[in-house]
Amino acid sequence: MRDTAIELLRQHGVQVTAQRLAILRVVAEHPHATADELGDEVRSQLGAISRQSVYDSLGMLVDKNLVRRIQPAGSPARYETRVDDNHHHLICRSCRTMFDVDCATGEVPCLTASDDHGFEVDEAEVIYWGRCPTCRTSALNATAKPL
Amino acid sequence: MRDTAIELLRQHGVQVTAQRLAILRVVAEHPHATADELGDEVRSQLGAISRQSVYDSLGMLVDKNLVRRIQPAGSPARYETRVDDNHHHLICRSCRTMFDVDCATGEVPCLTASDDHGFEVDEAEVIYWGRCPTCRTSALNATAKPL
DNA sequence: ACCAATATTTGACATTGTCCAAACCTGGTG
DNA sequence: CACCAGGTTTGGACAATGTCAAATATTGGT
Repeated sequence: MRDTAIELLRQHGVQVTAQRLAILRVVAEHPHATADELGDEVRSQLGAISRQSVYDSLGMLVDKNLVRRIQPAGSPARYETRVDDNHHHLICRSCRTMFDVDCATGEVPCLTASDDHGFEVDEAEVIYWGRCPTCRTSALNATAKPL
Repeated sequence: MRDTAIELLRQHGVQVTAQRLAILRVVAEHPHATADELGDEVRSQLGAISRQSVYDSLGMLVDKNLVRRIQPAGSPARYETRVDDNHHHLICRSCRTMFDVDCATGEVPCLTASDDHGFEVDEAEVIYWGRCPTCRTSALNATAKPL
């Protein structure tokens, strides 16, 4: 796994550094984590990494299509290693928990706009918004307000 | 139009203020504008409005479902008055221009997740990402870099 | 071991949005 | 019409997320 990560970076023509390997690893270990969470996790493993390096590494990985960035409304950007499989996301409006949802049609893009205005469309991003089981029940019990 | 806006606010049980009317008006006049752009526009019409009032008014209007908030990745939130018609958006990766796209199926939500994880899903948000005609041609001519 | 290119760090800064308390309006009542 | 309670607006500070730029350090090839 370590070796393949090194290979992966070499194949994409970028230098191999401890920071990049660590970021790649923690993104795989913690799907849907934010940049700050990933930085904290790397820090607990490596000892230190600058915030800028977290952003630089993630940016490079996203550019090379080794990592996918998701930016749901009202959340900082989140990252995952599931790439090129065209899956979607299901997010709770209350607690922002995020689940992967496989694409029903399986093609990329899995939907076509009814009128593409001359665009060259490369992705149809789908986010299902709702309320997770936990928040549904706690809302009923405690009359909690939506977020 | 002015009167109906006043009616609209009254019907929703909120006070009618110059700021709210102005925000409602400029959102209708400038679909897909950001909070700051809307604030500037109101300022040029009313003379002044605080940033906080722009956010408060927009927040209230979104809560009352009189205005819809869209938060695409890499952009500040944008607002529009087309509400409850379940349309989607087509956004250019280069210039962030946004177009409305009618929903192909017409139902709300217009898609169902393949596995809803027990969620109560109320919306399927769809964003088509691509490159608009202008950016496509200028990219060819000028070897412009993507954003 | 050395060197040029690339990465990382550090600190400042930009943008978007929120919190709070004081001043101000709105709309209902006497 | 004047008054008042409660909702609104304002101004200033602050928080979170992300970016820029210059100095330093590391990588990988020779």
